[in-house]
Amino acid sequence: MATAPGWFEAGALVAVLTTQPLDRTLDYRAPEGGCFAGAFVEVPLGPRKVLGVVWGAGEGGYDLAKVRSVIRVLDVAPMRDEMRAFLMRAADYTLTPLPAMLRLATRVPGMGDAPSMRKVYARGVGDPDRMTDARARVMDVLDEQDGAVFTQKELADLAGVGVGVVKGLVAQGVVEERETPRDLPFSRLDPELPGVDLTGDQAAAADALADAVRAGVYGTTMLRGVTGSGKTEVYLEAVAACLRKGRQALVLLPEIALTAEFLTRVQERFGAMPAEWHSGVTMTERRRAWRMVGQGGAQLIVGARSALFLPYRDLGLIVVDEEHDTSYKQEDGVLYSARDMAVLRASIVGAQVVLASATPSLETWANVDAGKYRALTLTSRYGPAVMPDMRAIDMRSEDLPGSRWVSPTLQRAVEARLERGEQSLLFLNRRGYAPVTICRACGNQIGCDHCDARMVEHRFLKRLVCHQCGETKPVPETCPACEVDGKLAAVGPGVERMGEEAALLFPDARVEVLSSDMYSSARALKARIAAIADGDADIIIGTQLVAKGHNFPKLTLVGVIDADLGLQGSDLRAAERTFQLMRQVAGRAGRAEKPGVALLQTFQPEHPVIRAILAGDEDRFWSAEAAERRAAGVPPYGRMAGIVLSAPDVQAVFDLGGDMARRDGPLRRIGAQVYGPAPAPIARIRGRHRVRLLVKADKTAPLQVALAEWLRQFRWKGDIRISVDIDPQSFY
DNA sequence: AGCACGCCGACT
DNA sequence: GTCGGCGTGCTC
Repeated sequence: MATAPGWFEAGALVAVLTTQPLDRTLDYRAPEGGCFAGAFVEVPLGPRKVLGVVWGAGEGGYDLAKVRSVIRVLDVAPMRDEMRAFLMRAADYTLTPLPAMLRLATRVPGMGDAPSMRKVYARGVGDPDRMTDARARVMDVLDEQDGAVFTQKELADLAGVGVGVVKGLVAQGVVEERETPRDLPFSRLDPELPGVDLTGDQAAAADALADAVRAGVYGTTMLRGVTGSGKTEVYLEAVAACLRKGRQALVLLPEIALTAEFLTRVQERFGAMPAEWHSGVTMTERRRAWRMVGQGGAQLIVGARSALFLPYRDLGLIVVDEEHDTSYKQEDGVLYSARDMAVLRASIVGAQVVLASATPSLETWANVDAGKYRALTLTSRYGPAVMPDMRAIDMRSEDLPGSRWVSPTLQRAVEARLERGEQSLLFLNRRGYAPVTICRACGNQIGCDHCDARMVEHRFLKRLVCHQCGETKPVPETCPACEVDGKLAAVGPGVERMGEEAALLFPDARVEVLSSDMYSSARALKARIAAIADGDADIIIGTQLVAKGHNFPKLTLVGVIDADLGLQGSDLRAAERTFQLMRQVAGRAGRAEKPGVALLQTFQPEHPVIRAILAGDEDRFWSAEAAERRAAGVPPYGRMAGIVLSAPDVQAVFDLGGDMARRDGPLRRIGAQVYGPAPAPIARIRGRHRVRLLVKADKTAPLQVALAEWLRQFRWKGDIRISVDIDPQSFY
């Protein structure tokens, strides 16, 4: 009898990849009823039951008497070949064990649940025996949305009655009770609804993206446009083209706080809400989203980077919004760049990628230069507003006491806005009250007990907080080192302290500090931001939070308290990040009809990055930056990997690190060099000492293969952990 | 990842 | 004697 390819009869040997950290597949017998390759299964492993995927035919070579049977096939769509290829390529690229990759792809609650039903309610037959007010309201709701189904609670809430009323109507058959699958498809999005009118270059860009999506092949496009140039409207037309073609679209956003605003735009454009996937989504919605993505019941997914690992049925478009954002780089667990993984996944399924940003990353620029990505640029802004006038305040010639940070020049500018009833933003990328607490008696700086980081005073929380590990402790009265009383002083500015200074300088103004740690939830923060944008504050003091896409129409002045912050240190990407952040913050000003001004307080106005920001000359900045990186042979013109060894024992990590640096044969063979071991940027986190090695290679060198061979030489035992970061974001 | 097996120090 | 420390190794 002919069998379908990839089909295994009951009892046949199959290889199963589990989510357990084993470096190979294990053989099992196919269960009663057989199974397909790709099936998600539950298998016995020792005394436990674990999740796995049927990876292919069994490999044999293991005592057949010991081979156990697959327990059951889970009730979810099997993994597609395309997904499997993606996981394997991603694992190879990031040097991550395949099971860890599989875990990313199966992080969903209720994976093993049986197909369960739930009760929904709709209009039944006949009328209630006695009509009451409450009953009438229920009937109204049902009549208004003819054919719609509700849960009992939804129906009761919509009618403004208790569930008892609904139950009564169900008993009479007036409201009908039905069983439906628990996970319902998401509402259909309608790409034929009219979009907003696009201006000339917006329309041209939208058409170009839509054409590419229609072609149904892989391609990546950089979509560049300053804040307010209509990037979102443009890429939503690419989404529309994708939906018309019947394929799924994914929009990645760097921060959950941005999703609410984006969802509203989707609702306006397509008449319904998309599926959401990020850490703020409830368990049941996650489960529904995962399943519906796999079954095709979700057309558009809006989410965080982990949405790349959903089991799409037919993915046609991935938009990476604010593609330069550093939060796209996963920095714990599996280390991957969502931007690069988006391109990888799209190239495997024949999908389009749109990398949207006002300030694209140098990697993306380099790929455009190399002809790998296409570039589309939006030049116009909505309405009469233009990029703000940007000027430096030379802090060397400002008369300012050491404990103050708002220069007289900036103060006058804010006062002028207050008189005109306009808003000002004072930007400082430092959370908390003061970054350092120092003892004026002995000079001791209060550090974290578990990390080599200084603790930041948060007066709002009335505690010292370690920004590395989150450890907190009360602000002590007495210096823990010299035990002298009352000599501890808060040094340096944080946003909370800026709030105090602003309240002092501008006693009649409404001052608002916007920092993520001052709000209990993303929702509360979001609501507050909306109120402030509406005019509920005169002076906004904020961290980089405000640089990310929020709209403040009444804002006409941005004062950057410390434009030099971020230029210090030897981080190669500092210039790039500072340039992007300053441009984004400046972009907050003058979005409505009022032109904006951005004032940058700096001690080094002649610094090339500061000058490029002021001149607004992006191209010059990028070509200068590119030339420097090319000369240094660093990304994106060279390849790098960071290897971090960590253990509670310092000696152990340095010993292993030294050994690794000496035995670098496999790396030398590809012309790569090893630097280190050196203490990692944070030398101790949560009591673990960290040592870092850096590997630098040519752009074309087979880095991963050589790294894998190099690492295989070493056996580390005990509590030593090792992590490999390909294309690290920050390297010192 | 768990969990068992196993080989050395301080207790009833 | 034996309880238990966690290093080492296996799981189809």
